[in-house]
Amino acid sequence: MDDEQLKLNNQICFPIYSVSRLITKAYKPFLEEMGLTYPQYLVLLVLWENDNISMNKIGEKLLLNTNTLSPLVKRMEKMELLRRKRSEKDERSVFIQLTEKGKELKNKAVPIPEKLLNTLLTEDVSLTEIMLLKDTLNKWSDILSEKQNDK
Amino acid sequence: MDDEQLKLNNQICFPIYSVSRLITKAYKPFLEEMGLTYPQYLVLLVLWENDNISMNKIGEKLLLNTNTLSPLVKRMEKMELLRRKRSEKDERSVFIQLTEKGKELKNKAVPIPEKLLNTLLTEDVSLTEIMLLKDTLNKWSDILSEKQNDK
DNA sequence: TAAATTTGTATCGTGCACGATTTAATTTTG
DNA sequence: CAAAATTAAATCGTGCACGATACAAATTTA
Repeated sequence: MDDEQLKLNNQICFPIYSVSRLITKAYKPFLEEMGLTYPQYLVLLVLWENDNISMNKIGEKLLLNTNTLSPLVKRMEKMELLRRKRSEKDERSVFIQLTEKGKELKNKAVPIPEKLLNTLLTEDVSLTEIMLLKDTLNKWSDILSEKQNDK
Repeated sequence: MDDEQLKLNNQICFPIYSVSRLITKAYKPFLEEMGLTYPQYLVLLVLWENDNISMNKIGEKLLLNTNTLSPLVKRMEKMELLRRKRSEKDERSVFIQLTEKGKELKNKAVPIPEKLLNTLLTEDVSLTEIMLLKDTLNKWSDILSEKQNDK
């Protein structure tokens, strides 16, 4: 049977899935110091860049639905990193504001991207390669998310 | 503050995480016909290539620990896709064997890789680019998993 | 060979992901 | 305007991921 394509090493899907988990794991020691999980860190990245935005917008940026985001953000509210406030203009919307604690955590986060970059950089992986991969994946992300929205 | 690096679009981690989820989602319609989840499909890929191997080996190939794999495989046993058998040589080991049903599912799976490839291929994404990405990620996977095992 | 260590698997608890459904507020339409 | 449709969140159920822990079988070591 012509099943070359079914071999694990020939799959495109599998290395993306693995590397995604491996990179999340590489973040873990840095995030643990801040008491954060990786998805929580992503939410903070969004808020540090753009405070006081709706659940909707956060989900749009992270490509997460509210059934993932809602409990995630509630846990972060319990950790006092942010506050949830229902909009007065449109009572359906909930806006998320960073607390002082949430804002201050940014200082601890500043060195993380460089630390992670150093984990990735080896004699076999150049900065050029990392940047190329980033651009390629960003393009793929755009294409795939658009395709899945249309349909 | 020098926080350019903390912006979502400058992160290397985020597009990998997103694309991984988007690709899993792209598989969904094909896998649903077979009643499989994506990780279950991965386990079958391993077994189709190499039947009757230990939990250990499966986890090694998929980079999954037993705390993920154990319940996953048990669900697949309930679906009658495979059988678990404790080794007689070494009673600690559990070997996994495909059932007829599990073996036959391979026929349904054969066209999937090509279907997925067609989902990815657009005027903006060439086969060359896909293959390049695959190779890069496989290299990264090797480097990262080795690094995390050492430490 | 008995004690200590290693190895292979399983279990527990927590936190995502995500399809499906629900609820309430707003907007559109007849 | 009232009914219908749309929109924003939340909730529910299932299935991963994974750190921590447990446990029994096998191997190593004293």
